[in-house]
Amino acid sequence: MADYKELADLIFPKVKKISYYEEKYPQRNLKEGAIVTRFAPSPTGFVHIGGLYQSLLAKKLTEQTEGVFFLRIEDTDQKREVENGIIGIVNALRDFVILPDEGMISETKEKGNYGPYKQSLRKEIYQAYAKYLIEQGKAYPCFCTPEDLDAIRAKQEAAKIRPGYYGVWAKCRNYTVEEMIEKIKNGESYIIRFKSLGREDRKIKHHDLIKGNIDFPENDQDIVIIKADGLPTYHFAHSVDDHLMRTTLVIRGDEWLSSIPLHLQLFHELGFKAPKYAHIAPIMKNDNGNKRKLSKRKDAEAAVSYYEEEGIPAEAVKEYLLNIANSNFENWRRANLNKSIDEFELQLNKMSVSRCLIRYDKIIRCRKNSYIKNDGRKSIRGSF
RNA sequence: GGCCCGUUGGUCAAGCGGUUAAGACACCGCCCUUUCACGGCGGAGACAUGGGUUCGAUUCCCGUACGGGUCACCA
Repeated sequence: MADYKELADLIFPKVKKISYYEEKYPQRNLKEGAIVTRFAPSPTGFVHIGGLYQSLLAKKLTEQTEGVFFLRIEDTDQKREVENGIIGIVNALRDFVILPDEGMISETKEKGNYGPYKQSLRKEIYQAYAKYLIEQGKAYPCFCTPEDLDAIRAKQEAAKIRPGYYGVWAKCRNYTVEEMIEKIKNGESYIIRFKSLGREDRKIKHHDLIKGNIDFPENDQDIVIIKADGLPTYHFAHSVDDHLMRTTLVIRGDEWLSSIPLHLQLFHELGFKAPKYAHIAPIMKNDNGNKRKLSKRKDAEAAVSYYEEEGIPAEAVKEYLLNIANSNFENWRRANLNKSIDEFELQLNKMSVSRCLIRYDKIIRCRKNSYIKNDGRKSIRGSF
């Protein structure tokens, strides 16, 4: 009688035991309350103002608590990757003086003891953890083809029921270990799915540092954790990386909020302590009276490079961003005209839960302030 | 459609059970200034909506409307 161990060894014969990684990346020895957080972009194009916003918040929070801010490159989707994507990100952070303590420092180089900081270089680490899940029967190979998945979806839509790979629809989870092994030996292609024990009719509680308390139904989807190319999906990479890199706080856009049940479940089933989360409202743009997210394609001002081209100094952009983050920054600035923004204390619980519109006149105001701070109340003509 | 989030003046926003509902930018008027994306004074302008709970709701609860997010071998 074959068991999960045999299946796991067949799928990932060469990977290390997870204990190796647990020892290699020990708990960080930081002072009480120190925040470890990161900026984790995909190298898919120019750096978005929203990404800069996130890194600014992350950087300030780690400075305030004597923690660690690192840069991790999430390049698990080779299809979307662009050339020189990493260096663009590194340079943007350098231009805005939001310097990571660890992580990528060029297209190929990095610093820090918790690397590699580029996900495509961590393949065997993810596989080690996927193997660990398979050994416990918490993950399994799925042999469904894209066509099978389309067919399932079509049926679900026709029946007007919730789409996805779960419960009775997750047919590959019901194969016996022998059947799975046989299929693999026959050369059938497969991916690895997480086997969810969650139930949609039960609730989980989440306390978000920005959004507050939110209840969600449990996750019951058997999501893909390792794709056909052997790389992990975002969800799996997030749990493995933020655990091994000893992240204590995840700051990300609120479009991720709905995957909280999954992420919390993944951390739990892997035996990890989940980090705290702060889901920030993205910066919006007024488009004919409607609010919409700043788009990489349509809006020049979405790119951080735009501001320099317009003659707006990095310092002013940061002032504006801080203004959006904590509305009391405005009063602080007025009372402390000559101080550096480094001295302002950012508070996550003062961040707005709803989305705000980007305002050029306000950015310009910040430009003026940053000028005044440096040169006193003089004429600003010809300054820029 | 299911799940989740949001809605205070034009915009960004304080307030979170009893307030004349702050402030900032924009706007209007006046003053200052030979010019400035400067400064000063004043002005107009808001709690999406219907029900509760309460002595009293912008604040708490439920519904409605509107906006947004998410339901991929993308992140």
